[in-house]
Amino acid sequence: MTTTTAATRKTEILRRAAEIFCAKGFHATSMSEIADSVELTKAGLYYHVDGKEDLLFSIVSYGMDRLESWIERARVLEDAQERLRSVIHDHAAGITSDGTSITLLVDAVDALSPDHRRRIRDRQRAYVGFIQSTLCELRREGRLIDVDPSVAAFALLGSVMWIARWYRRDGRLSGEQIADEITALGLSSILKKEK
Amino acid sequence: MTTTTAATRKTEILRRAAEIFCAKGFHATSMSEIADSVELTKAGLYYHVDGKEDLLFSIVSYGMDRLESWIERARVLEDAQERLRSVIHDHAAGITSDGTSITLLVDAVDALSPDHRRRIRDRQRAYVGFIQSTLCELRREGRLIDVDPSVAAFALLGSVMWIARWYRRDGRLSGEQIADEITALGLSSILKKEK
DNA sequence: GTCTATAAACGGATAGAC
DNA sequence: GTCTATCCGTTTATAGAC
Repeated sequence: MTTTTAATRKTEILRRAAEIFCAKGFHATSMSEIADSVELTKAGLYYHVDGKEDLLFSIVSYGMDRLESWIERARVLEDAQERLRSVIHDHAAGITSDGTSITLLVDAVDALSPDHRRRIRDRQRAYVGFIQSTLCELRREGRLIDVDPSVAAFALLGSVMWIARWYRRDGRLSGEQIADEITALGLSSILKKEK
Repeated sequence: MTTTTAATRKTEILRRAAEIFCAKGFHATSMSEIADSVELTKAGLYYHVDGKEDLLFSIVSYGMDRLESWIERARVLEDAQERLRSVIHDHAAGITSDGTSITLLVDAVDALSPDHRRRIRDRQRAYVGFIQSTLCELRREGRLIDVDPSVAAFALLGSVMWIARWYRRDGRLSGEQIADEITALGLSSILKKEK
């Protein structure tokens, strides 16, 4: 029971910290603010976490876990186009349902220690690599327009990642609708026209 | 002659500050670092600038000047598709030739004072509005695929803005090549297929 | 215009009581 | 587990000499 309480306490801290880091930026956020948001003093917070950088590393590691879970879901699909559709859609929908850890994965990696930064960057490269190799497979099948697969992968990623910058939960379109539109636009951008 | 020297000095400070803000983040950069990079003491630097926030505001205002100059170049074109092509291409090429002020426009607006932030956000909204209204014009002409123009505008912007995150000056492709590819992908994503 | 020196506040982090 | 109190480095910014 004690462990359960401790586990949820830690999770709550990570969740709140992610929100504040995301809203104000990592360096602009103080440990006192995070402590306040979970109704602890600064010293009380330090009982639960090793430090500010440790807090960030936990958050972005969780963000990478999410990205990789979407790759795993896509990997089992036989058709390259469907793999791409799956991962883009899950990524887009994942940002609208909770964009904090994914956004920090982009905005705050520079604040990590060299060792932690390298470990995250390696996982990020593998993620981009999955999309690139899927595009290469589409090209071998003659379904890709005449475009550099590497640039196309970054263009797709940019349109998806950018969602975190403009999406509002109280907006006109639901997260699912936005994910569908972004996925359709992404596929439309790279595929040869059907006759 | 004195004024000329002062003007270029200020410009040099803004240029260096933009580079360091961009590389390390606004809050992670100290005024001492900026002073060092232009071979001044901290106190010497304060003779030229009013403060750190003032420095950032000057930089992002210049970034908006650049964005708006590309709108002005596009505005004179009669064909909506060509207007879109022009602004996307100029924006993409502008990031590869110097992405610092544009990147800070995205990453550091939150660090501005409320008044300065509002002024920048207003100009940003007008920029997005130009792209959205161009897409609406394409839709009226029946050339747009079935997609929400607002989402499409953000998807285009995301793929362009993201360039700053992966472009390397010593990379395989030139800035101009990347701008061409990103523009082609962007137009391909939103336009109805030709027969 | 540029310097040395310093003010004043804030940051992350820890000691030790309870 | 959580607190009060505190250490100590760093930060933005300024005063005043040259």
